Amino acid sequence: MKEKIFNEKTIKRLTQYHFILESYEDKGLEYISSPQISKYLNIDDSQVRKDIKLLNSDGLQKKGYKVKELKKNIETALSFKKNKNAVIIGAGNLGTALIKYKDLKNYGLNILALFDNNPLKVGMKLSTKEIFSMSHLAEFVSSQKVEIAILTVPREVSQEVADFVATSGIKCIWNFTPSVLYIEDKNIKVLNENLIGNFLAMVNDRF
Amino acid sequence: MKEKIFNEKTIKRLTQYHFILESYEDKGLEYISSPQISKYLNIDDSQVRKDIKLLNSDGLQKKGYKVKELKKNIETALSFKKNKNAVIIGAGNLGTALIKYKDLKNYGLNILALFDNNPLKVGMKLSTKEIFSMSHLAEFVSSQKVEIAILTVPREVSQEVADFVATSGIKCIWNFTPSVLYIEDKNIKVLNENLIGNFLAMVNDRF
DNA sequence: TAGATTGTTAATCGATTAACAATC
DNA sequence: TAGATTGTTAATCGATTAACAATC
Repeated sequence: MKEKIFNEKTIKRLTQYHFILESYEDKGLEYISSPQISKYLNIDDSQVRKDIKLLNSDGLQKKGYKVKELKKNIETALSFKKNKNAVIIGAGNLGTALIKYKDLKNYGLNILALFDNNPLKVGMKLSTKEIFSMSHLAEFVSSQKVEIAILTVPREVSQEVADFVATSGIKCIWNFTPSVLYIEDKNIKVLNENLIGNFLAMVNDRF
Repeated sequence: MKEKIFNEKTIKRLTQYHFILESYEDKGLEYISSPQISKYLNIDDSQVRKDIKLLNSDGLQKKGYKVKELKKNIETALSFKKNKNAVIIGAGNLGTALIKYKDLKNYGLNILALFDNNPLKVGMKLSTKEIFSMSHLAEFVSSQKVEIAILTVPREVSQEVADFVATSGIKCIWNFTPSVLYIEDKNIKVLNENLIGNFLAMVNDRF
């Protein structure tokens, strides 16, 4: 249970190496080199070798790294296989999309249910996952050992809903609304997914 | 048309300042200070002042910045109001969610249509937006002046689809699939939205 | 061998934070 | 005034890149 903790940037890069390795595996390639990986991500090849060394993976001179082995090492290091239980707060379009987004499951995100305050939605099922009333959240979190709340409510109510969610016993809040949440309790980790900022950064030098 | 170009990190922060300003406006507050903004984002308050100075916004001693004015200045600097035409490639769950995600429109993303190769989907409409066959992409891109392709296809085909999309005249590809795209044409900007990496970075020190 | 690659240290670069005078 | 804040420069920190010996 005492795994090595990597810094955030390293984790994000390792995840992308894993994506690349998956495509190499699909193509039936046995080896991959650090310059090859670095070209996908526009980073230096020495960065790639450093990151990989953190996993205690070894490469082979002239060949590079074994695709299957490196892929497995990343999976172990980032514990893809360890299930992390989550619920979605807000059964709108985005919540509905995420519940059906099977790729997340492969990386350890185990979404158990949705929560919504709309009485017309409560009791319905979305691809085997039930929609519950918000009033049952705390009970569900403790009985099902839920650690992550994925927030997909309208922007206007995101802070208010987050304040409520923060009292439920959750460990992390993954915020998909265009807002920056402020949570008093510093034991709760907040990830403000800034899709709009990423988008604006992409287009800023093009328009 | 010759706007100042900000670096990517600055743009992402300014976008989040805008989110915070929106909530201040909702609450009817007239002023906001740099330490207040910095607490939302766990950054230094001098960073906030520097970013704001880039916009040529001025603050007031003892009070901070005028909420409405600063908000407007960010909007102008990042050209939220300038429409950027886009299409979604892949009319699955995520594509469907994004087409209905109205917040994006407020920040200048103007999604015109969806494209999919499934004959059962082609011709259908999703909230006023038509689903076209992929074979019509290049024609649509040039006639409608589309500059952004949002990729929401299955991971297995993402590179192959991206290669095809790259020939259509598009300027940017916003990749939502768990893959890292490699596009030869360096005039095309690729944004690999790394949701899974962000998620793994959030939970890594908690599990 | 020649050439390509790893592993690793040193150098550089850029981003963030600290500090503080000026101001109201 | 005292206290809070801006604006800005200098210092620090950390991340990235350069360089190269060792290796196959």
